[in-house]
Amino acid sequence: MVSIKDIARAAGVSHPTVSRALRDSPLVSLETKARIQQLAREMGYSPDAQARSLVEGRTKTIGLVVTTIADPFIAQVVQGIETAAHDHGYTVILCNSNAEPEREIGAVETLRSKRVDGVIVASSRVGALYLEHLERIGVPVVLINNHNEQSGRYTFSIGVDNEDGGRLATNHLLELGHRRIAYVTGLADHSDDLGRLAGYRQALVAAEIALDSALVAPGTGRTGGGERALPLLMELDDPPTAVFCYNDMTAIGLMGAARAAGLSVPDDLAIVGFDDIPFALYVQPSLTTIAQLKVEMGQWAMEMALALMQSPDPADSELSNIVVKGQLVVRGSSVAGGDQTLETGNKDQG
Amino acid sequence: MVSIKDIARAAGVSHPTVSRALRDSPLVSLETKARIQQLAREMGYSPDAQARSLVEGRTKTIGLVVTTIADPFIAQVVQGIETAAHDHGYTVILCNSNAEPEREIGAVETLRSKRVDGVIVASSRVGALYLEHLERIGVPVVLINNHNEQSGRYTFSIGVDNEDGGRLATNHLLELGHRRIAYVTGLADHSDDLGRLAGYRQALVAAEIALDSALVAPGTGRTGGGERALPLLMELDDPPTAVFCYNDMTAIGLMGAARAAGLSVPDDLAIVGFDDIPFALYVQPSLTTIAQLKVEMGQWAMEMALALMQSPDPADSELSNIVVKGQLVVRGSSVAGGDQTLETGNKDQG
DNA sequence: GATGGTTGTGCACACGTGTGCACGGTGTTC
DNA sequence: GAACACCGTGCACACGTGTGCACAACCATC
Repeated sequence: MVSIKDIARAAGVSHPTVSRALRDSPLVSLETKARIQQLAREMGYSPDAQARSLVEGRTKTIGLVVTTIADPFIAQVVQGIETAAHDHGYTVILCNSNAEPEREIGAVETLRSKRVDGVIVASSRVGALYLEHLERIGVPVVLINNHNEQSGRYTFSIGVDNEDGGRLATNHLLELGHRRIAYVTGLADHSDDLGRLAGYRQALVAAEIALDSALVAPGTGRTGGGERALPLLMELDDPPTAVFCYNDMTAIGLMGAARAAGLSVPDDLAIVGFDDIPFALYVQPSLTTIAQLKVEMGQWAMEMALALMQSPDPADSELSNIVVKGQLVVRGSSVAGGDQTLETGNKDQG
Repeated sequence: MVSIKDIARAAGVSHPTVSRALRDSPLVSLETKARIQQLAREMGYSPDAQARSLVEGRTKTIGLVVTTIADPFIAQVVQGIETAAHDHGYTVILCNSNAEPEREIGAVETLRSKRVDGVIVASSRVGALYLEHLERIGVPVVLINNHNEQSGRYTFSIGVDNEDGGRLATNHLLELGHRRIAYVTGLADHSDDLGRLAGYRQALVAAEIALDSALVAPGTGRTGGGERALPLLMELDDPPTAVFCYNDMTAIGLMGAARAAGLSVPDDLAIVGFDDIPFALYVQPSLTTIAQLKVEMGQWAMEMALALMQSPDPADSELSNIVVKGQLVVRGSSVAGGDQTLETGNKDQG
């Protein structure tokens, strides 16, 4: 690989002159500058980002930790992050944690070694221990959909208003006349899940409906969780007529199981999801859900990280925890006939 | 950030001694080694991968270029790549090209600057010009699903057998008795698309059915392409009774449009996709498709890249172009009743 | 023609890590 | 007691790039 020293030798100058010429410094005469730039092009020179980072003290790289890139919600957020990063000349290092603690910690250690300028975490669950490790990197960390009270010196967050979304979804079902409304959770102990569950309960309490813990079924945040939840709920003495699910994947799994069980959606069972993943439109009936601005949230997270990276002391920044409201999108899984047309039929999604 | 020099100062030794101690060199006495390692732990030392790469001449990093991470097929391949990379101590740099030539070339230049040890491309379309740029990086490049004849000195490929898959899909429809079978393409000029189209034609010719170019409708590889293709096909004088689609996304878009148009699938129109993305199971009716080993293909691509990176001259390697056969998965979109049960109901997909 | 300013270039060092080689210290051997 | 081997450590340099400072060459000015 050709270095500035090679160019210097070829041009009969010293390597600092080449360095300055390529950075278009006014200290170099126009003619030598032109000669060196021409030579660099001919020799196929490409600056070594490693070496440059070493002296400049920053890598223009951000680390991205996700549980799995195969989750369509996360994939869209990542799309937004990568786009914003690219627009600002930043490169993204991808780590998936598979929600395994050792891998999470390993990812953090890797990113620290790579000297990333910032970290964005779109992980399902950020434990206190993990957070402690994250703080050790010493660069700003932006958590997506991980509202934690113990916001540290370097950790900040951006995410959807889960309680509000939970209320929106549950109120929608209440307005349709449902009284037995179930909730299928995501993975245990996840702050998103707790928030949505809280919103669900608040809406029920506000409607003066007694809470029934039997109506809260455990899920996984993936389709299988919804499939396994269906029998648990329908075998109750007083089964629900509507279900609010932690996310769309869960809702889609539940819907498939309901169809297999001979239940009609929404007549026998109304279903509401959360996220509005691209495929929510393409299941039959299409899925009522709480829409999140996924790509935008990724972009905002990146821009937040950029701002924090520029600030000399991120802790002083006015940026801290950004909360975005979700929006109810009514489709056929809750209201019969709600999906007669493909609403976004002329758009190319995901 | 603490360096080996800081540790050297604290331990009262020179920095080379610290370097050797941390690498567990036998040249350092056991006691000083223990003392230095203890000190490094206390001071929170993390080796600078940049500096190490500079002297070692490799970064243990691979570049990954995708058109968009929001495509579920690509997302699963990436999942496999990241897993295999992690298992071998490699880090992944993610670039999405959005299928825009300037961004593709920009990505290549970035990866070259970052001195990646290898590149994997899961891009929809690799033009000759782009390939030339890829060669300039001077490290092995593995193309996924991009069979190109002009395999260069550093470029290799792995992908599904498109012609075979196209024949499988079309033969399946022929065996069901269909005679008017359409094909909806992906993006123009993509080798995958051409291969699948070729397989489709071969199967028709073998069945002694005349080719009708009106039955080949243009798509985009995304849902919108399938939606727009439906009216083009159904408004023909002699419309098709079955459609084979470039990929599942296209098929799902087409199916949604068919439902909106009041057509029954598979009775009025049988549909076959390609890829077997996780959601193929969850559309209604579930989608008959040609399954690809997505995660495995990502893993194989990474292992291929690793092998090529070790070989002193990749051009001499026996590895060149790996072709994997796809598998026909029959579901409800082609055979009525084919989706009465969720086949993988106990698995967590996607 | 000596002084001062301007312009272009090179020297030296820095960033953090790794390694060949030389050197000082200790112990063994004849 | 001298010669030798061996072990542990430090010096010096390397990787590729960037920058403060010194210096040489040139021109303008008095």
